[in-house]
Amino acid sequence: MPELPEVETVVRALRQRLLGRVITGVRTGTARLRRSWVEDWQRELPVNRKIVALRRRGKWIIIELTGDLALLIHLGMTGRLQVVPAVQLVEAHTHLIFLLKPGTEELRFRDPRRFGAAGLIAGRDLEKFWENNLGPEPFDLTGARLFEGLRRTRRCLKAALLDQRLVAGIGNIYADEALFDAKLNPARRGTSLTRAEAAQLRRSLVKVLRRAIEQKGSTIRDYFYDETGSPGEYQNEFRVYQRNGEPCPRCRARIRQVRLAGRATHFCPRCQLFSPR
DNA sequence: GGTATTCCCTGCGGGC
DNA sequence: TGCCCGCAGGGAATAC
Repeated sequence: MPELPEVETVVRALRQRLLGRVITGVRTGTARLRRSWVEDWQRELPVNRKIVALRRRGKWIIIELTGDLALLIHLGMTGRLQVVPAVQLVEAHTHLIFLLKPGTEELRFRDPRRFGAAGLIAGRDLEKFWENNLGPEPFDLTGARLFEGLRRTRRCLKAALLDQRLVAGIGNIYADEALFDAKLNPARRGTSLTRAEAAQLRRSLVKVLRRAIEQKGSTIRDYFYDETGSPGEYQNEFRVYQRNGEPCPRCRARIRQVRLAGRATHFCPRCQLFSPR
């Protein structure tokens, strides 16, 4: 569930607490993350590397270390990355614990559903990794590029937006919210969009994501809390997501929920009219 | 090669 | 009260 705004929120908070500190060791939990390409963390993570940068790319968190090494973390659906006192009880489903100096704190990665990922990569290989796995950031995406990407696929808009190679960082919530904002039906084929509609979709993506970042992301059930343990606020501004049966905030028609691309999809059947060319 | 579907995984809520 | 079942979803694997 953590999508671009939630990951950005985590990175901003962690940056203040991690920059300049040194990772002096690592401990692992018993259950393996399903998507981790590191076999033996104790052996593969060199100790005493300083954290020199923290940033986000799509839904990935990048912790850059001295010596051209980066720690990559994906929160999956229930992943949580927190700096806590070393004496604090280690919760169940904690997969990785990084020991930090100076101080007596640890960076812990917990992920009950294990949809997350963690690994190490040489800094010089990062760009190749992004090229193979991710499209542009929504804020760098142009309407023209989105149009070109969509016109090449017969998939519906919902499925296309969830494809991280088309645009990075979008998940189920923000795909629904952006399509509503752009007045586009999620079931429409990518090939059916006009240039103007693609440009509007890009503007809506940026608008929705910027606002969600301002609100420190969305917290549904207890899937996401920021690094300090506080929930996001954007769920209070959802216009269609999880509002099945409620009146559309634009036209008062009832919001509908269908299943598209294997995901619950929410839209207004009146103002997101299915109207391909 | 492109697209659709299934599966992984755990906690929660609803129904009985 | 306690048990069972369905649902949630990111991305890889599999099927078509």
